[in-house]
Amino acid sequence: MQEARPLTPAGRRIVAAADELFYSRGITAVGVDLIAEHSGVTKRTLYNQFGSKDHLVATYLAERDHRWRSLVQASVEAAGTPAEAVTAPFEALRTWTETNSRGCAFINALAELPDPSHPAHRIAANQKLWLLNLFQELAVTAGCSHPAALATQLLVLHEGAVATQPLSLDCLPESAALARVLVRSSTSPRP
Amino acid sequence: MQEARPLTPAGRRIVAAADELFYSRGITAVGVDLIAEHSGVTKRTLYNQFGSKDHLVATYLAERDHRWRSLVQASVEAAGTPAEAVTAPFEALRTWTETNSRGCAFINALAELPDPSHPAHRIAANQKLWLLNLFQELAVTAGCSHPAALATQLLVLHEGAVATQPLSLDCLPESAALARVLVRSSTSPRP
DNA sequence: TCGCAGGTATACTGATCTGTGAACCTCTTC
DNA sequence: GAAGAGGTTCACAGATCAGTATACCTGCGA
Repeated sequence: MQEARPLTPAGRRIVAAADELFYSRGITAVGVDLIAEHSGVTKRTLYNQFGSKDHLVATYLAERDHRWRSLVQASVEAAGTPAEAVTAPFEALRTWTETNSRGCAFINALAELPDPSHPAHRIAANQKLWLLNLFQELAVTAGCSHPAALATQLLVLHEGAVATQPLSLDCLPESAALARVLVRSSTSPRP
Repeated sequence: MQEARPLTPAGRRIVAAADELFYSRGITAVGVDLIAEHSGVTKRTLYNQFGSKDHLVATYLAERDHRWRSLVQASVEAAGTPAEAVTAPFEALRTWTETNSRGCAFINALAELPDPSHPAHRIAANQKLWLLNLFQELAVTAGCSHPAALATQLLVLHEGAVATQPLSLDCLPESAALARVLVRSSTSPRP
């Protein structure tokens, strides 16, 4: 149970290397030896800090989740109006994908780790639920009609844009544009 | 170069076992020994038929792509009106996900095989491009305005519904409903 | 009857993977 | 100056992986 303890400097370097390697090459394809080498650390230190590869994978996903949520929160707070705040996550996604072009790390992780008891499943499901609830809360604040249905639609548009990203079809602009239209027509159904 | 030669009975059993195992457990996590065992075949036969695991993976994806396209085509042809034909792939998806509940096999494969020269990338990209073009052709036939933009929107909705599927959020109905609304408002902009 | 394609049976190579053991080093803190 | 936390070094266990070697079997068509 290393999760309560804050990470040591070596632990932080390990997570940083794991983040880059797991995301860019896949979890199963990257061995702990490679992560240890890239973080300038001994494999022994890696196991002293994380206990197992599965635990390191969970830490990698949790850290990524934290970074993503911070970016979305900042984007929401920077929005000018409540209506703009509803589609702010699409702005965050545009920034995010500039440096993360291999799709959703959580969806990718679930593809490689089908065991539902793996901690990755809980983290991934929580991340999507968090975004769904955020969409709904923002829709309520903006006075949208049918906020629950709208939130589901926005989540699907968001995930669709992320999922198609590795295919270089450039769907994000169209997806964000449709999201804004949906919010607009939901706040003023009869203009 | 085994692709031109039709598959032998043992070859078909191997592909069937690979389809089930690769999709449900992940490509990297499933070894060729397991596939040989599940198809009641020797590993030697597997290598005589496919030459390498990478080639078997490519065959698995190509066969899955073929099955999926056939289902979509049938759904399109069964549609009553040109407008209903545009959203027919969402009907096909509903049938498809009844027995394929671990998301998109192609997106999942790309997550595990980051090497862009792997044949899986070409097959996955072609599959999404085929669907995008199909949406556009159907939109043109149905007389939709801005068929290219509409096709991109429908693809995003489609991929979003598939991507969120392993999370059990049940987004497909809302996604399909929005798709129908988009097509309707695109065929008759001012009712 | 001959040859051959498709397939079986089994053992094996060499690489790679996660994870451990044991001894040692170095800095900080009490 | 003693103790302990954080880290290193390096060897190693045990499993699993992709892919190969060799010899054999069987049904079928020329």
